[in-house]
Amino acid sequence: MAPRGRRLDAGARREQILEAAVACIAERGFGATTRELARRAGVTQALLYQYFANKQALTEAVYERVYLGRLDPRWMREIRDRSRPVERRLEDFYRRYTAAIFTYEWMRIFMWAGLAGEGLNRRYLGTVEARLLRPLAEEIAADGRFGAPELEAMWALHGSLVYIGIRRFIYDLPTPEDPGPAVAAGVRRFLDGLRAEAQRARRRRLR
Amino acid sequence: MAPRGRRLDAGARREQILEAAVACIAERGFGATTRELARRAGVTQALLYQYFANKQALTEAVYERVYLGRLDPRWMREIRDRSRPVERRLEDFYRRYTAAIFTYEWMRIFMWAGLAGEGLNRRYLGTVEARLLRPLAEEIAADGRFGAPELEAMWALHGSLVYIGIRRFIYDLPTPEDPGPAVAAGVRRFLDGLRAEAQRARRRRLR
DNA sequence: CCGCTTGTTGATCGTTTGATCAACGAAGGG
DNA sequence: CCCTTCGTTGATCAAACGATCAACAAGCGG
Repeated sequence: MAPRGRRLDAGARREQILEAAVACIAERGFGATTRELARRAGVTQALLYQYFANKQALTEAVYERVYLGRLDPRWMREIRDRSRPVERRLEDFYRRYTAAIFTYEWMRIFMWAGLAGEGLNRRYLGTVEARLLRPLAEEIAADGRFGAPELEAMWALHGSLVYIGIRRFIYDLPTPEDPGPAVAAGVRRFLDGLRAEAQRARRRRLR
Repeated sequence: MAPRGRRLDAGARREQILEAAVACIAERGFGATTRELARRAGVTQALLYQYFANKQALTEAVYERVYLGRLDPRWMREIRDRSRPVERRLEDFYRRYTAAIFTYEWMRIFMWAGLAGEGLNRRYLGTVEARLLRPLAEEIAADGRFGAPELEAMWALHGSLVYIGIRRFIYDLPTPEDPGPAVAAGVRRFLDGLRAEAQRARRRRLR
């Protein structure tokens, strides 16, 4: 961006440092040194302390940048929109959700934070369960054809899809270029599985 | 174990240090300091270098300890045993596989290694695909009732189950005490999903 | 052109890190 | 009993770490 040493207004410089920190911490984790962050941002190490009190403050700013407001409230509304078939709603939601989180930065920083034992992951995934998985399970149950899935089943679906991103960004394994079809197939298989189970249960009750 | 400073024969001391390193690196990752490892093992930091050339050598010994020989060759044989129904084989395999890898040490060191960019994960998961997922897909296809699942579908099953361990050991979230029932339910749902898809395809072909 | 504000730097501090080494001391054979 | 062996330690090193600070210089109002 701006050549080294050139003056920049405070807001832009802070932004530049934060963006570099996001990239650097995604790659190396919280063990990344302040000198690495500074080099990546194209500024001196001392300048970091002009914009952030210390390394931990910068780290927390990185958290906020990556996770704040990633859960689009519209998703939760559309999950509840019973004018559309639940299959479509489930598929649409997970297409959008995976599109939102399948980035190098999101996936890796989330995993680094999990291993580091920050509360962030528990809070975030608590919200995922309460605001996404639980409503989805209720909508599936309300349909009638699929029985009432347990939360653990919803986590299985969630995990099967998120794992695509883990393979790609954590383990650096080849995955489908566009995860869309795999997501759609996964959702379909999941609902088919639920329906078969529900039918078995119904037949057992009739006998 | 042995009181500090007490002489121990070389083999036992090396073992003691290695075991402490496994626990310490599982918790803190490769950024764990040599002084931390030594304190955990109850020896001085200098003694580490009597048994390992440097920190990286110790790290690699930890890798070996945790991952070498975890893929039991019997699993691969039993997957191919067509005298038993494929449903049972799939469920049995994943019960044993998850029982083997769902430990604090395995799960976390594997994740640390993935983020650190070691080749270990790619090699290991390459083996998983070639020796486990591909054979499983072939056995499922050979049954006839489930169609021929793509590898991506097998990865979805794999991910849905492994994610239980990730929730537990990486994100420190509550999960079923015994993952067995969840594994069995996941496998059943997966096969039901495959079967429904195969039936749809068959019907399309008849039309 | 001056002088003030403020974004930026180079030098430097104390601490922690991985690694080395001379010296210690428990154990066993003669 | 002494002497050799070898597991173990405390002291220490150079490098790298997070953090601080006086000094510098770009831009702007006057």
